[in-house]
Amino acid sequence: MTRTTGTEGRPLVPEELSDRVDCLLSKVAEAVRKDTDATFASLDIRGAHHSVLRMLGVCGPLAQKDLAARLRVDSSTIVDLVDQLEGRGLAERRRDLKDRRVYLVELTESGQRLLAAADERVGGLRRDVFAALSAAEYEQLRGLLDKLSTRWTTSA
Amino acid sequence: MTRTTGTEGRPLVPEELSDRVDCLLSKVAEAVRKDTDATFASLDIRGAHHSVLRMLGVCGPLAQKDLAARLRVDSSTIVDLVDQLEGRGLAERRRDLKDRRVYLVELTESGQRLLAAADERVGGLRRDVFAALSAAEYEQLRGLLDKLSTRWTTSA
DNA sequence: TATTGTTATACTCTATAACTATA
DNA sequence: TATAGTTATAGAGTATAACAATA
Repeated sequence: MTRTTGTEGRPLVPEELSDRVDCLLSKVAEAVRKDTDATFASLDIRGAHHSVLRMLGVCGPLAQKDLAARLRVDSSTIVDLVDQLEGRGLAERRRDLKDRRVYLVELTESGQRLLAAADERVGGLRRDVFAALSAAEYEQLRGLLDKLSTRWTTSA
Repeated sequence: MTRTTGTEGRPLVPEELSDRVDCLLSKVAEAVRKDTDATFASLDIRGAHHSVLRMLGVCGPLAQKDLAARLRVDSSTIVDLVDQLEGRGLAERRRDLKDRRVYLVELTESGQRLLAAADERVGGLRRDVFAALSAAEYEQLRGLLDKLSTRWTTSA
């Protein structure tokens, strides 16, 4: 006798929780994050690293505090990420001569090359991970999430 | 001289990463999860606990493995949640007489009452956390996430 | 004093591997 | 051998608090 496993109910979030959109949101977000990390994996970085590389590439040398504020993460989170990038020679810390408490972080040439390579894969995310959505639906999703996000947007 | 912090750029995800919808998705999902936990906090449970209570309330006594499969989480994740619910007298484990490897988990009367109280707060989530979205937009979001989720849906 | 960066800690979510009791 | 449950560990995300160096 085979016990019923309950696995046949296929939706990512079970019908019993269909009124809990937060569940659907977190399950989808987690799955997307993993696929995103997989997209960058052959470059030996994760999505979070690409975010840092991109920010440094666009906004030039930044203090870690600025980097954290711009990426909307805690300063302590940045330390590990920059450690990892620096360990691989993709970014460098150097003292700010005007304020020696500050470490300015900037991309190395190697980091700039990796950023360019990583940027090329972003299109793949749209194509593969979000393949189920048409262009219009994709923009709809972005718009809805953006609208929703105003609730937690820094007002200062 | 005041250093530029970069905090004035208010969107939850910075413009430099506007092509990374996965970032927006995970930031929003995390924020929603916290607000959801806050919604249930006065009942001294988190959203995850409500999910378990609901599943037990709707599907009756379940083996932990079934519970895990239905909630789409790992069996090891269930252990802690059931431990916590059992510790508060909201659920009980009892041996399955037909297969003594199995613990059947079921709600206590206290658990049923708490489930009812928690269910009443779900509407508040829709009203408060998703306040920025109209009814139509809310359903649109649900539909888009659902469409997207088919990518990771268990096909077996 | 206040700020930058660092470290340690903690708490969420997730899952894998190894162990036990049982089948 | 295979399965149910448990435990330990680990990796992703988040953040807070304390500390050294510097302003």
